[in-house]
Amino acid sequence: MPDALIKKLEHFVHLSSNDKDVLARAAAERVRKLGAHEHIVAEGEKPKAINLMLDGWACRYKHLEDGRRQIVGFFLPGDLCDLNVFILREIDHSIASIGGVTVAEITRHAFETILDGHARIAQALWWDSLVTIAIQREWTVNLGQRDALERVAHLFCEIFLRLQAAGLTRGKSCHFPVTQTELADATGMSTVHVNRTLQELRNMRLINLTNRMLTIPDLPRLMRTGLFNPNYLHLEREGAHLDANE
Amino acid sequence: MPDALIKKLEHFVHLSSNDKDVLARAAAERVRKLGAHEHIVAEGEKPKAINLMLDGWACRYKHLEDGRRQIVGFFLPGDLCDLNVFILREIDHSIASIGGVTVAEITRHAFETILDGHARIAQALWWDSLVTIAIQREWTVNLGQRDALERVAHLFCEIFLRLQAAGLTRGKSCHFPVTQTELADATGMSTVHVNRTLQELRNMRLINLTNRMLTIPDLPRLMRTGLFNPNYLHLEREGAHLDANE
DNA sequence: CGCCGCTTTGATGGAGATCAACCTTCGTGG
DNA sequence: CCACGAAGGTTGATCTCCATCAAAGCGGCG
Repeated sequence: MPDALIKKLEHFVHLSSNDKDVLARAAAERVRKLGAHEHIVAEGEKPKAINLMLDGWACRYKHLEDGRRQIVGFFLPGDLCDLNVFILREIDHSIASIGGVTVAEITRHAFETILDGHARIAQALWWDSLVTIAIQREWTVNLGQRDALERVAHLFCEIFLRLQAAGLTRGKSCHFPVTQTELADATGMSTVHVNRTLQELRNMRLINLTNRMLTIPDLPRLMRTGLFNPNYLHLEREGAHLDANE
Repeated sequence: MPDALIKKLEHFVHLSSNDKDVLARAAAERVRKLGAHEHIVAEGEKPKAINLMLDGWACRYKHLEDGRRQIVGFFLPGDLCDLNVFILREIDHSIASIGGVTVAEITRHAFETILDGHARIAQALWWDSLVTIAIQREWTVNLGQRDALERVAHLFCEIFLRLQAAGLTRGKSCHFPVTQTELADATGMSTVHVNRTLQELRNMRLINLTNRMLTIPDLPRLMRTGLFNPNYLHLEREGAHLDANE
């Protein structure tokens, strides 16, 4: 079931079949299905369990008091929400589904058991959270320095590569269920300008986006347009020295 | 020596005197002094040691290929750089001193010994890194949603509260060694507009900034101006149930 | 003194916000 | 089966915040 997670982690280190079993069992304990635009985690809550995305997309966001909203990250299948978060008394942001989603809840206890008993998984999960942090930094750069066209291009590159790492692309295409309003909240732009920027990207033959399906005919070119450097995703098997030998 | 770190961590949990000794010894092992604008960590390097800021400020930043620079965070005394980072093969950003700094290097081994042998310290350090991540998210919000005035106001609030938590403020004032150029790189604004925004904040009697000294006459009002909500700093002793009883 | 890093000021231009419609698609119920 | 409404997408006109360009103050220090 947690194929996307396993596939992603194997960009860091090869897991043993036992490792994979352990993850599969943890992800099967308690599975929830949610509709579109439901809260997975709400600001102010006490952390309860770790959520693993099995299917569908979600986003993490924060509201300002006057209603402005910033999406600060997307959760794709295989992504985990906030490993260590039990330490905090109160969550400072919200996580909501975008379309319908399937989520596995992993209890604190189950999670700690895995970390204690399976060093290779533990390392892989720490790697994953370091990458999550690096992504957050890159979003900061994206909003601070890139103009509209670069910003949207960069976001497409990031998401495509992350989906690819999780085995969720087909050739040059992938599912892309995000509305223009949500893109606006993620890029700090107005919906109107997101719309115009998408048109520009289409006119430049950099993307094809229709019916929630994204196609990137020439990824290297899109990467150049967005000044995208994939190093922060750390997908080059940086944990290879820890590989399971089977 | 690592008073700022200890003081900060005690906003989460009260440490025992033994805990404090352990931290003090780790921070005294290898101490480096650097001048202004020197690299503490450079992009592309292999992670070597964990750096603890003892004195002075630093910043984490990323460059785009065309030279644009975004500062994605400030390091203040008591701050640690990237706990778990040994897992990665290559650092994806740079860290540079702002003025002169004193830094303690903590080896991977020394660090892991502490984590294994001192659960309370380990929890406090995880808390600290969760807060660091929350700060990164808030920077994303800041750049995505707030206008120039709000953005600078928000940054001042954040830094003042972080310094206060580390015991580095005096009444309503604190040291503030950041140039307007660096403020521009941190807020994604031009230096010219930073300058004008500072003037506006001064005219509104919200700040007083001269000779690298910042005074905030009415912090609650500055917080309102910057739509600042301190919850993401998690300073409310959220680990009190783990306090040392002495 | 004279230079360098930093700050300040004025003038101009542009990227993107805002406002206000209108259109398309699709699910729902009469 | 079509009417209707809601959600998402598109377009045009206008405005504004902030970038950019250019130059001038201003300490501080070798």
